[in-house]
Amino acid sequence: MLLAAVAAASAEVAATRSRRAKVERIAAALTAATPAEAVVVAAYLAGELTQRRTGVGWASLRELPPPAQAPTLDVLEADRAWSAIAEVAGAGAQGERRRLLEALFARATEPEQRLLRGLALGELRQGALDALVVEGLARATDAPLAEVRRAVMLRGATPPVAEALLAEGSAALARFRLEVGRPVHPMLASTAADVAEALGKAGPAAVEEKLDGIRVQVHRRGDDIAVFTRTLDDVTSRLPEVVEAVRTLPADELVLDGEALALGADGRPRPFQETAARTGSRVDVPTARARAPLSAAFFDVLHVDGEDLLTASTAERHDRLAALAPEAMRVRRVVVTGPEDEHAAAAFSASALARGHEGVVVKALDAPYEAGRRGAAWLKVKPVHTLDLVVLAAEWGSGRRRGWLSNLHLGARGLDGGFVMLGKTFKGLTDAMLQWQTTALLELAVEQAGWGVVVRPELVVEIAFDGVQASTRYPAGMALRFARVIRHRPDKTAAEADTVDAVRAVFDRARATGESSG
DNA sequence: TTCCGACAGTGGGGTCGCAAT
DNA sequence: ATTGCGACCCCACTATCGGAA
Repeated sequence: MLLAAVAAASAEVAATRSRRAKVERIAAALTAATPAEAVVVAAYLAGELTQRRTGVGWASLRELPPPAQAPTLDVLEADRAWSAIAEVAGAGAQGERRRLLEALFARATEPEQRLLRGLALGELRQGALDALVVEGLARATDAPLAEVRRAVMLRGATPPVAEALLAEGSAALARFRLEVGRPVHPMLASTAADVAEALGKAGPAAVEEKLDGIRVQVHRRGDDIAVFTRTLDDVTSRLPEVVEAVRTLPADELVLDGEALALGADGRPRPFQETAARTGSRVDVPTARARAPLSAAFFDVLHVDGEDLLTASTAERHDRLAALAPEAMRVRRVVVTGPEDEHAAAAFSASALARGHEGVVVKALDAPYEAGRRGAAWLKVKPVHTLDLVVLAAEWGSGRRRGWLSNLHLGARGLDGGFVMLGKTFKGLTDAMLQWQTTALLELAVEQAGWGVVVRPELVVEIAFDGVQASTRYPAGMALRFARVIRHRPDKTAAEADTVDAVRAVFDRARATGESSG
């Protein structure tokens, strides 16, 4: 199969807004592939290379050779070329990688170059990712969608399922089971404004502490223990404390889901940045460990000694977890079965915050573990801060935001009458707001640049954020975490905006109470 | 007919390790 | 030593399609 066929399919997927039409086109491409080719085609139409990392990003793709006139690249050939690029390492690697990259792109036609570039950057922007490939795969092979989804969830990836389905048909699906040692995509939570709203959606539920660390999925088979992140990266060697903790548990085969985070000597959580630094440190783990020891707190169990628990209810899975792991290794929780318990849930949430944690996650007691899906069964609730800040500059948007000023540079009022930048945001803006602010900011522009405009600091925006974190990038030494626009405030003047001191107060309060971010 | 769940897109700050300067 | 780059941790929110109610 030629890469050109995949490039054409991708272009047609991008050309329609109808999801059903996208799925049909993906199905057609998969049908035309051999099982071996389907591995690559399924990845590419989901916008991913088969290689986890290639060392190729924006900078490497700025200048490329002119496209080939006629398509000659085979799909499997292109995949092998990326493998060769990914494997380059050591001194002189950049030059060698460059040479291989140029050789690949020189053989690609214009549509093929566009595909390869989008794949390398993870920005194919065709309006379809893995979820639609899974639908297309079910369509192409006449397999029940729910069963294909189940196989993908248990395998932790779509391409191997595509290969098996094309080679053997639906009968292959039964082979895909949870395997201890191979990670599944973790179940994700959506957001609720407050505990009452979350309980209203979830029904009878467990309310769990939300820890501000990194998600860990731990697999144990005897003495063999592996730790995976949310994106299924293997971080076993970086988190020895987690391995040691799980080794103490009384089960031979185990799959656990939880959170790892750095705690201070007082048992309170350290800022997220310290946990992230620990998880990122690979070279000298013992030193990093001595500086910021990690703890693991688990909230779910997916497998125990030969028994899969994915379809068991949240209530049952927790019972199994509680029988295995001591309280100190589990996240705190309360169970709420009716409206009369709402007060207890709110009190629990307040105590979680007082202990320095991020908030709570409300989990429906009757829900199974839906790997890889962001369903309504888990709802996170976090407190939100708001401030009135001033727009200092704005960047031109890309994609569907092309032509609109999108990303706002935010400043707080300084002591000297100037403004101090605290971060940027593009979030929370409706199309109408984008349109309005583009006009408004162009009128305030004092400098036009390729990236956007610098403006007179006059437009006030109400900004929501989760907390204030230490920053080396911004002049006040602080940056907003997860800032988003609530609304424009043209009714306010910049002199009425919040001050840097107000922001610092949030920052200092968080550090004093040990709160993770705010 | 209306509602809402699932998806994709649009980017944010911080951190590490590596290769080049 | 410093810098630029790539990869990954954390992530919020809106628009849209199409099935559910």
